[in-house]
Amino acid sequence: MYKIEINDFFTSAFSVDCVIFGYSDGEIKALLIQRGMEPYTHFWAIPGDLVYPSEDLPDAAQRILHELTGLENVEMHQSRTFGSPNRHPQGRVITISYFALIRISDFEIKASSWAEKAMWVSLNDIPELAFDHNQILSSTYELLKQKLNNEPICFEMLEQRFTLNEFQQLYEYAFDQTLDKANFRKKIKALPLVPSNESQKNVRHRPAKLFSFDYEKYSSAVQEDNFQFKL
Amino acid sequence: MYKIEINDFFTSAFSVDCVIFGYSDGEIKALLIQRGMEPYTHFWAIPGDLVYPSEDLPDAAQRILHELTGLENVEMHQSRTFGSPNRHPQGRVITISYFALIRISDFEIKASSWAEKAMWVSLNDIPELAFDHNQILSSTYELLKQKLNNEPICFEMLEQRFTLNEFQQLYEYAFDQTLDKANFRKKIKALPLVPSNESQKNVRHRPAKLFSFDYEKYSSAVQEDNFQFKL
DNA sequence: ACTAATTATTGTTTTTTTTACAATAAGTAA
DNA sequence: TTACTTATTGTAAAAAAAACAATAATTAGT
Repeated sequence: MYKIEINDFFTSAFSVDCVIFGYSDGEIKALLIQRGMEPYTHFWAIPGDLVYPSEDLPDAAQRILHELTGLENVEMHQSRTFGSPNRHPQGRVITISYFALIRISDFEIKASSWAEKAMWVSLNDIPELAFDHNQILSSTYELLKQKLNNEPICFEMLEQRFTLNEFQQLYEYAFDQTLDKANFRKKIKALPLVPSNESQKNVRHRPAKLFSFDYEKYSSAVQEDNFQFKL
Repeated sequence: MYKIEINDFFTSAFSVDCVIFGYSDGEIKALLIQRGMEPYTHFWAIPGDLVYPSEDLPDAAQRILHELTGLENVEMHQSRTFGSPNRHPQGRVITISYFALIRISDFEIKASSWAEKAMWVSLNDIPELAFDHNQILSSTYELLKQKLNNEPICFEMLEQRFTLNEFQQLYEYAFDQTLDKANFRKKIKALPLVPSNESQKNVRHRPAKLFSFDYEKYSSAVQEDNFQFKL
């Protein structure tokens, strides 16, 4: 039998894939790029690329997302790792997926490097993607939904100021159920939402008040009062 | 500037680390090995090793756990991935941690390959471990605790037959709180626990009845009635 | 300025779940 | 048979969630 040497192990590469979620027009969307490079040329894909041999993973995620889509300063969190031996045609490449939620309107996306296009795509309209990216995307979306119930991350994808209805509709979309408006408002009474002076514009009915989420109040409530977000 | 070539990327390795939890004497324990190999010789560590270039990750986890500790047929689930550039002194090695819960009494552990010893260590007595294994262990324990609340995995570490008190004590240990006995029993009324004819032995008081968890009933309840485990 | 339309916002009652606490039953060992 | 200890069941109070209803506020159009 062939004895495997230590150097035989150091023949792999790894990549990060950045699953970026946003919310607009009542739908959750993911940021995708069109590949302008072998393999899977012209396929749509999650923005991702190989990690430099001496680069830390979170740094790589930031760099790669920026190179491909122009997004800067997006803090991402680790999702899952995908490592089937044949997932990449050019060799053994393990990919670590990262994810983040952003406000679509706060960023300008701009395809660059080897990305031909970059585009927000509704989760209802995801085409066949390169590699195992369909699996990565759906698995990360499951993680997102789980976190929506336990962490106040929805405010990262809502507009900075939002109506309570918009807040509610995001949850109704994600969990595919309608919620009682009155009870929803009672539930969120515990959250540090601060009302602004402004209201909705350009609606032909009583405009709703705009709220924003107070992150500072939230984190001190977590620390001091052992508060736990739960929806 | 030096231009990086595709082959420069294929110079990394990756490993899996198998965090195995068990429960005995009222304490959650982890299975550790003592390393008989460079680097970190004689340090205690989570069982883990490099993955073969064409090996799938779950297979690697099974193989490596078996080689080092003798454990066979332990189904593991993915935890997190750790990839700091300097976490391994011999090169860039990313590690994917897997975890499983097992019944300590069902398995015989036996150190082999380059493991000098293998031993169950209470989570209260974890020494300084090799590499970043302390971080891996505590991060995986957090994941375990989260899952304890939402999935019936505790029965994988309890004896096949257990008293309701043992069941309760496991949760009291994990979440460091005392629970009301009467209320705990009401809560678990929804679970498919089947009473056996036998009772505790060798106790100087009324012995408790032994129960076991019916996995089949559980999974059909999940599918048919949309049942959800929650504690 | 008035009206119709629409939605925001608040309130009340009912039901369910959780919590706290108490009482009883059952088995062991002496 | 008795003392002891724990298992098991029950009940009442408190809190949370769900269902439903009513009122208030604002805009657009006449």
